[in-house]
Amino acid sequence: MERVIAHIDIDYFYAQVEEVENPALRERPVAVCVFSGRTEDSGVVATANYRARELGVSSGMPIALARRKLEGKDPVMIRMDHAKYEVISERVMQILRAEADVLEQTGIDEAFLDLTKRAGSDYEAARATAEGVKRSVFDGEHLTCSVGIGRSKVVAKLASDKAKPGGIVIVPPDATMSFMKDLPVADLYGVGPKSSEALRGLGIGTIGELAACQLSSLEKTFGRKFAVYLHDAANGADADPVTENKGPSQLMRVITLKQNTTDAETSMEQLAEAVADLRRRLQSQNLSFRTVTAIAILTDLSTKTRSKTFETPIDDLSIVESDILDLFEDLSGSVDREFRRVGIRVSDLRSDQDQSSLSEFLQPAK
DNA sequence: CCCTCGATCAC
DNA sequence: CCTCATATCGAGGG
Repeated sequence: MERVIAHIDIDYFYAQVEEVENPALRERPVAVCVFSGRTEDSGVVATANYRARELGVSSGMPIALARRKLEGKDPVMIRMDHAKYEVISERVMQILRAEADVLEQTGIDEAFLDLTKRAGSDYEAARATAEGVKRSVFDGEHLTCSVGIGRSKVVAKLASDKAKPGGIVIVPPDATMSFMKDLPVADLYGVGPKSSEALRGLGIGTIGELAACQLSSLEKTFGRKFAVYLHDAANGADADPVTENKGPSQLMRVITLKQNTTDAETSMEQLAEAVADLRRRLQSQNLSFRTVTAIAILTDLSTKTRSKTFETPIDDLSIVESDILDLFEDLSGSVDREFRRVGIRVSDLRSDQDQSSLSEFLQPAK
């Protein structure tokens, strides 16, 4: 059965949320920023509205640079408020869930919807659904979004990209190749700077060229698994299903140090809040972990890690704080540069079943 | 098979 | 001037 997959992406999400909250911002360039706290303006832009984008501001740009570009343009630099966006995201996902056979959230502001059943594999019916989705998100949250529809996740995502901002792009199965063939390989999900460069080395610049390439000639450069993915993706034939989200398999927090250092104690002190936060998140989601990792991002922005795996799952992060200190000390001794940022990761997560209530369930108290 | 680590991607 | 979080892969060592 021909699948009908939609990808929904809320337009410039964080900045649009701020606009909805304060409509006067719509007339001005807005950049939602992650201030790292190192100096007044250190940090990056997370999202900018289109007015700011027209002036050259983009995601990931240093705040100081964005400020220069917006000088004299009545700019608004807003501190990112993740908790606020999370609440709104959840409400949007709730709205989307009602429109899909299966929903897979892939970011705070985007999701895949499998529409195969409700559209009966009919791409005209899918158009009606797409319009309905946009209307319900706008009616419910006053947010605009972009929708792409295609026969696979890769095609749907590509289509929503082309629909931005605020549009709908539908790619019926038989139009897949004509839609994709002239697009640069870098537009494909999963193909970043490194892979594009490697493909360019093979004389492959467009998705059409990639689609025409022998699988075997990709394997040498990319390994079996990624080669198969590239080949399928470029042919609009990736079979990856839309699946409901499962719980996370890792949680992490990274902070930027006030000053560069190699000192483990200093790192731990400044990580205290992050550790407490991770601890809360583990507790609230009822999760245990088996592996804890100390992360150091050095002054050259390279990453070094040291990890430790425990025999039995740990349900309280504070129990292993001394182990974390040890890991940072190990890192200190093994690097020749200072740390710029540090972080903690817990992985190999599992939800710890509440033993008491389980036994009560199996053997009710008399 | 398990563990560790770095790389890559993309949010 | 350079944030933060997640998933996945492959290599290398046991």
